[in-house]
Amino acid sequence: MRPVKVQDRQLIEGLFKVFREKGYEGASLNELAEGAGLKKASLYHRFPDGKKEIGLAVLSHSSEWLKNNLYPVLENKKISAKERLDKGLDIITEMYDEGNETCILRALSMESGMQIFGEEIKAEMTRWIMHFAKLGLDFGFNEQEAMARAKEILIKVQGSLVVANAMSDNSVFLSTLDEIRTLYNK
Amino acid sequence: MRPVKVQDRQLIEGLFKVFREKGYEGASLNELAEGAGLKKASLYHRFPDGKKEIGLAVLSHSSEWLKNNLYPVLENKKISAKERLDKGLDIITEMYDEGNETCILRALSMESGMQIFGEEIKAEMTRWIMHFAKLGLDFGFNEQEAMARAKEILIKVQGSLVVANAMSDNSVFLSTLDEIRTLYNK
DNA sequence: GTCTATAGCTAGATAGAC
DNA sequence: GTCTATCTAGCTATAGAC
Repeated sequence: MRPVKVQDRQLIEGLFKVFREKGYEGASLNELAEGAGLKKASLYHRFPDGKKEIGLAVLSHSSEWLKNNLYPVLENKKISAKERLDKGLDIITEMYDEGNETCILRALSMESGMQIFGEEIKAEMTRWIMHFAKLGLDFGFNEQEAMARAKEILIKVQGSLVVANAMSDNSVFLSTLDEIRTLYNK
Repeated sequence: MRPVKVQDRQLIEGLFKVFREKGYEGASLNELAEGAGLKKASLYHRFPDGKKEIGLAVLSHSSEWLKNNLYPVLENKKISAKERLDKGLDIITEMYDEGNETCILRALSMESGMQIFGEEIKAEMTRWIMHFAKLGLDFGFNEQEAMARAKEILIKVQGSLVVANAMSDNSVFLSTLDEIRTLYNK
């Protein structure tokens, strides 16, 4: 057994970047291998089921990241709801490199990607909404209002990323997040 | 010269549907040909430059459609600004089949698509924003406010489509459009 | 203008040496 | 565990008959 050339974490982060940038169909195994710092055949050793398994691993990694980095901040009862929202939006801002990067869920959510990852993508969006809805309750909204506002945040983040990416103008993303903050200051 | 088997309009609409559903990389020429009702080689007769040219034709067709169907409604000075907004949102609702379909601009806007269609996609979003911004002026907003609200509409349409498509729940789209209407009723 | 047939290539995926 | 070399299938694109 040779020593691993690229550690799991570094490996998955390289793969993540390729999928996020190119989408599922757009990312070739050679590009994925290059992004990972390995040869194609070595990727198959790490992920015997190939491209699908790599995609699932990347989504799973993203899910873990949100679970460990974003969601806990939204639930940290030591600080006020407003502070939790602010810190959460800070993390989201950094996560998408201030609107210059796109979202992996969207990158993998065209037709063929949806057939493979549909459940995972839906589940992650559901979790995202539920966590923001819980935060909404702490803002004093009733359940219905909290859900509506949580969905609105996801919609605005995704929509502003679409527009910012397409127009190469990340100010669209930044000002949208600022506007979300303002909405919760009333 | 044989008679054309499929008229231009029908042809382009078949191609449009395939690109919208599968994305640029995800749509193969065989699938495009099937969607168009022609064989692959016949597609090359109509579009000598191949896939790129087909994509550009599809985008151009979409652009024409908006120019003829959505934008005039937003500018129809015979009816009130509020009525124009309502009718415009009705058209948008139908255009995306109540949130069950995705947007061609988004479908073609991943990495490889952006390299080919980046200018066209950006230009169409800019036109969209400008038309809604002009409508905003008629609502009595100043230029800055009108621009901000126009961008917000595009962001909400795109974002709610992303979420509705990914979660297979078009109510997200419908309620977002309803919310836009409400915002302009104050 | 449309078609069948096929070229030329690159995709995803494997075999087997080290 | 990683690599080079290779397989097969599918891709974009073209040639040429009708």
